[in-house]
Amino acid sequence: MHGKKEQEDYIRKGPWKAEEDEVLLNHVKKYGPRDWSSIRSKGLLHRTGKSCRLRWVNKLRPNLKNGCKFSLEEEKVVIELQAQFGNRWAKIASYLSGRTDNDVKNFWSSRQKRLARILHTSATTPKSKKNKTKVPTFLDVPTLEAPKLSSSSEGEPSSKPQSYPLEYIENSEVIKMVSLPDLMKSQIELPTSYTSHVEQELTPFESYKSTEQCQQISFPQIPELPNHLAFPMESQDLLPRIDEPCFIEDFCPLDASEFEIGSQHPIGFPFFESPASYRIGTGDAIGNTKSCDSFFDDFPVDMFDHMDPPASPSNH
DNA sequence: AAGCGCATCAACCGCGGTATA
DNA sequence: CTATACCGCGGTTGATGCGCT
Repeated sequence: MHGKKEQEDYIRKGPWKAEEDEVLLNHVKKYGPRDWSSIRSKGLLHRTGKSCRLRWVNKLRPNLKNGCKFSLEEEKVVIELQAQFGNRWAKIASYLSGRTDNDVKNFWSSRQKRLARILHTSATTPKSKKNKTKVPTFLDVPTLEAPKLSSSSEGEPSSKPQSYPLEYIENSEVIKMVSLPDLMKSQIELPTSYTSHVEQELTPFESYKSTEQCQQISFPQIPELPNHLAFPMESQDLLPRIDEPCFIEDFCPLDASEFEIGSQHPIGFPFFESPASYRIGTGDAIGNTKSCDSFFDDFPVDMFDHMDPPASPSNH
């Protein structure tokens, strides 16, 4: 009796097993992604409702780009939206197909750490002989401390605005940094879907592109933000001349070989990653390279029954 | 080969908002 | 109206993998 009660009260934590995933998937299949706490009360799993929901949202939900690195486009979107919304990761994630708030949060956190480390390195070791990645020495950066991860309310960027141009020295040469909006206007041709419509309100990304999902990422219409809003210090820090090789090495988590100067995009960035570069990693499958198409094949067809039909801009 | 540091990811915790009894 | 349960979000942490020395 007592033992049974204890067993019922037992709450499992830590990594999820495949069997648990299966139970959770069955629940969602039957009842939809809700009633999380009933999973435990029914004795299906010794997990809290919270834990179940998190597992579903972050790993089991269909259309997730698990294991896919953030593309440069996605990175750009995150930077812009973070500047606008602050650390409202769920909101930011809603603008990115297949990304969860956790993904965005982790991505941003890594980015901030990387930045902090670079800034710290540049502050403490002015001239490193054996630097694999060239680190710019900032002259005009007001603060070298790591940007803080702070919450901020809507419309309030988490850091103060920074005036441009910034300057730093590289190879005894003073290099000016311009704001990304200016840079984008002057140098980068964005995909049509990114720039063709400007709306007052941002609309969350809701277009599930099924088979094309991992090959082509469509972006919400992002209005041009005023300079003082668009790129606060923590974002602006990441904006040295993006056509510099060191920028690519330092800030772009992409294989440098993918950059082909002179391709359809003036700066040569790969706006769309090749499908082969997507690594789907869930549980035992971590490390396997699969196309996203085959990823969807793993889901039972009726799994999508409980989901709202996607709003596709192409289907009117 | 071992040790170390760093990056990434998955999951937990705490808090606040909302729904319901 | 209030108490409680549930849900969702953001912050944090621990595990793991990888590259470098």
